[in-house]
Amino acid sequence: MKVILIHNEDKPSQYAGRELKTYQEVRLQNTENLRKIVVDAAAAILQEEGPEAVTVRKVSQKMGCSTKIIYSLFVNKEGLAQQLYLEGCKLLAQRFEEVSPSSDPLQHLLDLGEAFWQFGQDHTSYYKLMFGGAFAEFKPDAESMQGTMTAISRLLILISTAQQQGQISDEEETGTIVSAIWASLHGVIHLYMSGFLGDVDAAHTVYRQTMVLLSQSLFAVSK
Amino acid sequence: MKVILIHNEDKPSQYAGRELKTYQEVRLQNTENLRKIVVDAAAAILQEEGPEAVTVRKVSQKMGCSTKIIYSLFVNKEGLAQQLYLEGCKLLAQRFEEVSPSSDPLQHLLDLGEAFWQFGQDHTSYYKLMFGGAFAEFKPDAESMQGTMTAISRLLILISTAQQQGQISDEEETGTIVSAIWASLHGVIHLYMSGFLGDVDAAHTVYRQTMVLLSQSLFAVSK
DNA sequence: TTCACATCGGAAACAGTGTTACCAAGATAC
DNA sequence: GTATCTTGGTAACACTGTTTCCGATGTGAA
Repeated sequence: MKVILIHNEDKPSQYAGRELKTYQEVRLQNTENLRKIVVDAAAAILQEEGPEAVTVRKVSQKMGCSTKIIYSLFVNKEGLAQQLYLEGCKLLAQRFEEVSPSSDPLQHLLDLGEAFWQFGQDHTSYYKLMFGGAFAEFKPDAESMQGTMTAISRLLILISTAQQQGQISDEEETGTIVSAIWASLHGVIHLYMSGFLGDVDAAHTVYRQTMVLLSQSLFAVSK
Repeated sequence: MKVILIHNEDKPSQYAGRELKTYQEVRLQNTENLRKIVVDAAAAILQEEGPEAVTVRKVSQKMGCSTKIIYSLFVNKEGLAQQLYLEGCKLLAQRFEEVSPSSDPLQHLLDLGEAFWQFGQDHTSYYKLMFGGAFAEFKPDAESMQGTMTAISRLLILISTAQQQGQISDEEETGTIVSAIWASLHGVIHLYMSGFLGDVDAAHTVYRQTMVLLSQSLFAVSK
């Protein structure tokens, strides 16, 4: 896929018609388009060849332009990585949305947990980029954290509701519990991806065991 | 620290005296000494400047020799990383050894968990090298897994004993439970080190919460 | 002791990486 | 139409892991 970059491709039509008028606005809009094209190209490489294959040269090569573009649009590689991170957040949120909420909050928790595992399996490259430290330099900024929180909001709501209804103790802060669940499940996925837990079946068993241990403890008060 | 490399430094004395006799044996012994010196130099850089500072050039520079040495002794950088991994295992095992076993297995579990957290805090560079994916290429081989198992053997023994004494359900395999605990605690540490859990106090709170959730569930049958 | 052989390690190069300086070409504004 | 200013491609820089080449050095036999 080669993309020919024409900065002012649709300038005439925009000048002719709508609300976009000033040069700055047009340039900004096209910059935004450009950013999207670059992110898409990077995302394609990420999914096809893995995180370590996402190099500035390779992305620009796929676009048919020089590396300068990426630095003009994203400051540095980390800036591009942040956009990919946000893309991953969308995919994760989408995966959570597909989980139909069970009337039983415990079952709902198990379903969300399983969805998180499946996300890791289906989008390994994204997972490694986001949480696996594939880009060692990458630290989530405010926007990234926002995207993360949006993605796992389903989990937050579930725990918060269960606390309000007395199914989970409200002695601990909701955020602390959510973080504990998230981190625990992440730990299994990360250790598996690092090669410490054997094959996928063994790892999945450990994962389910972790979910059971956590949920048993959380919902113990209701029994 | 400059190290002058003399391959046959102590050859005469060895020829004069003890059990080491053939050329091959002497060479092997000195190769072993050399390996140790290189690993020590790499470990020093690791602890002083972090995992990303451990480059082949830097290590050889610290030794005052060329990069060739490292490739002669360890095949490639990953080979050196494996040795550093085993060094980290020793430190971790040592940290676990310092935990005085409590008569209460639940307390013992909490103490071991806390020791694991402290290891991550005190030896952050080692932790990142071992479990943080600081060297993306690094996958544990058989020897590394052996070292890991030795390190966490205390945890294995604790769970196994508790199962035999009926304090923990023996429906699940011991290995699965140990992996679940290990992975969960690792997840909190890793997410914290990646910048997802805020400052150290917030992360430690999540860590303790995770330990409480897991241990509550594990020791629930005894109540 | 001397000479052929094997080994060992240092210098330099190779193929990558992220990043930046420079400069020509083009678009913008008057 | 011209002056200005932005834009992006080329080539370089400073790194990385790794390999190739070759001289020096140690080894074993005559």
